[in-house]
Amino acid sequence: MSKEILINHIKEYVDLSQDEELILLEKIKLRRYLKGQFVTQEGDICRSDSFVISGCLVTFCVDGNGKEHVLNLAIENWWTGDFGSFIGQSPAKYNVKCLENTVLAQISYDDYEELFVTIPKLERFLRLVVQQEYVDAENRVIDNFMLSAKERYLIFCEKFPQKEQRVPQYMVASYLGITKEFLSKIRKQLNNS
Amino acid sequence: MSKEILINHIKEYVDLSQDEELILLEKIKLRRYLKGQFVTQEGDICRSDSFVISGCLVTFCVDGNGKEHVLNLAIENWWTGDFGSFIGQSPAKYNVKCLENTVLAQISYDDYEELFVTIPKLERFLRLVVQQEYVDAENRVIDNFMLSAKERYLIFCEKFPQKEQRVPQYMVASYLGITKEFLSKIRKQLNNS
DNA sequence: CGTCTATTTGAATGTACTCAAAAGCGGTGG
DNA sequence: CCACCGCTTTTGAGTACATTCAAATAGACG
Repeated sequence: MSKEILINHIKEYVDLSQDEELILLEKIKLRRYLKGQFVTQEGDICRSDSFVISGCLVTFCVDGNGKEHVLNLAIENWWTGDFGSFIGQSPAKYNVKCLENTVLAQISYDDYEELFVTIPKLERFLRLVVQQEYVDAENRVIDNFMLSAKERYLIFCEKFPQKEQRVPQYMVASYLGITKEFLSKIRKQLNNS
Repeated sequence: MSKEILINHIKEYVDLSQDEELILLEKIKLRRYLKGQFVTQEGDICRSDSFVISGCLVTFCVDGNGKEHVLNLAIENWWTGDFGSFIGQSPAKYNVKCLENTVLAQISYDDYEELFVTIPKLERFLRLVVQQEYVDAENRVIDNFMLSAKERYLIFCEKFPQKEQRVPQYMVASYLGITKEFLSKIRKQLNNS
C-alpha cells in the first residue's frame, strides 16, 4: 500500500513499533491530483505536509512583474509544499502545482502535533529531515554565488537526472535562477562540444 | 551567567524543568575567542554547535580562484558554525571566523545525542529552530533570484541593522552575492538621492 | 492538420564584474 | 602628534555574463 512508502521513509531515520506504524497509517491521508492542479496556492494556509508517492510538482512564486520563480521541484520520495506556511500556519508565499498526475501522502498540522505527543520520536525524524534540507538550501545559496549558470546546470543534471527529464526546460531554468532563453543557449553550446 | 542566555533561548521553544536546566548547564561549555580566531576551518570536523553569547562571526568558503564567499553572518543570539559538518560529523566546507572578540556557548555532538535521550524535548527545540532556518534559507534563494542587488542591500540593512554596522562592507557584499566594488557604487547612489 | 505551448535564435541592452589605481581610515611607533 | 603601514572603501574604464524583446521553429495534443 502506498502509505507504506512514507512509513518506510520514516523508518530510514527512526525505528517504529508495530503499534506506532498503525497509528501513523491512520493519520496519513493519500490524496490524488491531476496534472495542472494546485496543492497550495499563494495566500492559502498549507494545512498538510506532503510526501510525494508518485508524480512531480513545482513550487513557485510570482513577483511584481508577473514573473514566476521556481523554488523547488519535487518527485517521488521528496517532501513538497510551502513549508514556511505549514510551520507558521500562515498564508503561503508560494504555489505548489502538479506537473503530472500525482499522489501525495499527507499529514495535517494538527495530526502532526498529536503524533509528536504519541510518538515523540517523530520529532527526531522530522528534525533529521529538515536539518538536511536546511544544509542543502544553504549550499544552494552558495552554489548560486560561486558557480556560473552553465556549471549549475551541469550539476543539476548530474544530481537530478529525473527532474531534468520530467520538468519543462523553462522551469529548470527558473530553478537555476536564469531565463529560459539563456538555458537554451547553454544547452546548444554543450551540444556543440 | 552567560549560559543562562542559551537556556533562555531554548525556553522560548520548550519548557524546561529545574533538573533539566541543571543537566543542560553541565553540558553547555563557554568558549572565548579573540578577533580573527577561527572556530572552524575548512576540512575540520565541526564537533560543537555554537550559540553566540557575544561577538560577531562570519561563515565563508573559498572557491578555486581564492575568492571568498560569505554564507552567514552571526551576532548575539544566533547559532553559527558549519551545520553540514556538524550534523554529518564530516569535514567542513566552510570557515567560521570571529570578527570581534567572541564568547560562544557550545554543545558537542556527543553531548547532544546524550541530551536527546535524557531531555527528549530538546529534539523538538532543535527541530523548531532548524525549521525556521530552513525556511529563511529558501527565502534567501528566492530573494536572490527576484530582487536586484540594491533591493537586497536595502532589505539587509532593514532586517539586520546591527550586522550592517559591525561587519566590514566587503563581507556584506559577499553575503549579498555581489562584489565589494558594486556595493560601494550602490551605497553612493543611495546617498545621492 | 491546426492550435497551443515550449524551445530556439538573434540583436540590442543592462546589470554586475574585473582590473587598476586612488583615497580614506585606524592603529602603531617614533 | 604626526608619519607610516595595512586594510577597506571608492572611483573609473572596459568587459562579460546574462537579460529582454521579438520572431521563428519545434513539439504535443486534440
